[in-house]
Amino acid sequence: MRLSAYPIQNLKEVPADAEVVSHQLMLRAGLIRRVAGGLYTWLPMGLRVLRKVERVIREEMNRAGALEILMPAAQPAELWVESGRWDQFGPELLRFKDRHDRDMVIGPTHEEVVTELARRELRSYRQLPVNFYQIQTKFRDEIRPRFGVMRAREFSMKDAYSFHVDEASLAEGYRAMYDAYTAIFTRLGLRFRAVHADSGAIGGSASQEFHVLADSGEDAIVFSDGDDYAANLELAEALAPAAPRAAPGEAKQEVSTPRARTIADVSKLLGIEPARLVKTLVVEGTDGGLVALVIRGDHELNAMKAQKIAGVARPLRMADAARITAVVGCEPGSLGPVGLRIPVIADRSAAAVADFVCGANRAEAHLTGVNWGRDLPEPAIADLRNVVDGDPSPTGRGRLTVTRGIEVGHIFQLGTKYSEAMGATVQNEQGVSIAMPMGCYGIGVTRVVAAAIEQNHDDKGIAWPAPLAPFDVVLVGLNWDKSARVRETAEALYRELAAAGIDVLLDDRDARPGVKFADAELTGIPHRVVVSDRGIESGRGEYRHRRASANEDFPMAEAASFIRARMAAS
RNA sequence: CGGGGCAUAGCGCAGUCUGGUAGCGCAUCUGCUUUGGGAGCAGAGGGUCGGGGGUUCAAAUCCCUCUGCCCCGACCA
Repeated sequence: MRLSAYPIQNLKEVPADAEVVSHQLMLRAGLIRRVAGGLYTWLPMGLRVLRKVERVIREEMNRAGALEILMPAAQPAELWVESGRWDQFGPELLRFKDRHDRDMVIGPTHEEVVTELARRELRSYRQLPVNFYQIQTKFRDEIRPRFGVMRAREFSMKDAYSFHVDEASLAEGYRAMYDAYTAIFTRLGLRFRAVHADSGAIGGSASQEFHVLADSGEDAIVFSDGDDYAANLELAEALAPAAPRAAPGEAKQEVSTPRARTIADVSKLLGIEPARLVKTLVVEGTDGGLVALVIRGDHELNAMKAQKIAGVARPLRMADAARITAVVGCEPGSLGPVGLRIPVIADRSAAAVADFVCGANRAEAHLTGVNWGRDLPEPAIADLRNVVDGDPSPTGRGRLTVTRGIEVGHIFQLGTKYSEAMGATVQNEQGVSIAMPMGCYGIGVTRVVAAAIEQNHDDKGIAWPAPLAPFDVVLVGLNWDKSARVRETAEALYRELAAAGIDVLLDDRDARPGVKFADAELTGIPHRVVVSDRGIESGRGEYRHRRASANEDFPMAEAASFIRARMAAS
């Protein structure tokens, strides 16, 4: 491609409404343009990147034996009624009526359609296992689209669905997808981790998320330095405290704590570290009552874990202050487990503290020297908290680290939820009709592009991993309009590289060198070659990798082989 | 959907408090000069000041209302 014939301009200034770097750089480097909230047009430069991601995904999916199909974005509501999701899905599902007044949806995902395909086409276990995938546009009417393409309403996703005769085959298919995903993100040159995830309401036995590691990531992920334990924060557990609780050493005592409501206030006032404090969170229960959850002062409640506990309302709802005052008789800031008349569930580490400090259930007062079993009944014990850096791994080997990630892939063992609801059955070897266990496997294709930028940029712009770059090489001709030698040399090299199958961008604009260099860096093309009068006179070309800080020169006569060698080396 | 902020040229912003016929930088167009790190000079084009309503002799500016966008909280690739 020639830049002189390319109409999209790079932006010198950062658009005001873009918050995260990937969004800013995608706008500045002309990869995307916003059409409306959460809706984007992909410009030529951006689309090239998207296509490169897709190509790697296709190759690895095909290698894993998956079969590519293409399902419609618009889907009839009947399928969603059949699966039960017409009612389960919230406003995120975009619904509309066609001209015949039939209910329709724009697919946020394709379990229904693919299961409908499977029940028509698959009759015998001999046709199994099978994995259908597509790369297609999804629509989710997100409450708050943000971060550009990272959380858009319309986005491109690779979704795959596998069908099996039994759970063992499903586990095998799942494993194959795990391997395929690992190959895909490795080939794309991204630093990533697979972590165990909550399989949530969808059910099924296993689920893992693939995260691109980036400090700006929205998700917290946890891994161990002692083995390969890795999970997202929602699911991650720490090893339960093993040592028996210390014997009570102090007498229970009420102390005045005026104006101290938060853990930090109380800790500072009493000179006691937050780990010896206990905080009491009151949530709504399933029977319309309230439940008290007790965790250590230095820990945070994990909503996903809490709402799994019998008697706790799902989804988790914090009781409002008025309700707490009515039932307990004090403000939320003064709550403590002593003398509470609602069920008390303590986190494992909160239950392991002796001589702790807690609210007195009276305004401006706390209790010190409190001990489970002596001053109040032993609590029910559960895992209620988020793990923190340094917690022991649940496997007993190593310590946990919490880090940030961007979720770009998710693999699931779905089980028979959809195949049962929709009657997708086959006859097994015994001639018995069984609902097919299913797996589903997604990659956010457009999100991969944004995540790659989050992970690979500097103050000058994007620094694409080679497999994602829109072009492999940018040829920068200096003094283009004046120097016939530069034009001839650059054009010849351009044709030679293009003929060799290299994606090469020719900067043949009549622009000053600074402009061309700045644009090359912003766009993030890995290899840059400068053609100038100065170089031509000495028979040398000038080369620089996007991540390098110095130039390198090479004999112009061997330009093509030199560039190919540099490409192979990076 | 709750809380906060913003809306003025393609982009970034000033002007709004204190009403008086719309401005700066970048980008664009023309000419000349310049050409190894986002050039200089001279000139030019480009605006229903987000929409609607109101107050006023007069509204970007004051009032009401609607819409859109961004940020912070519950969903997900």
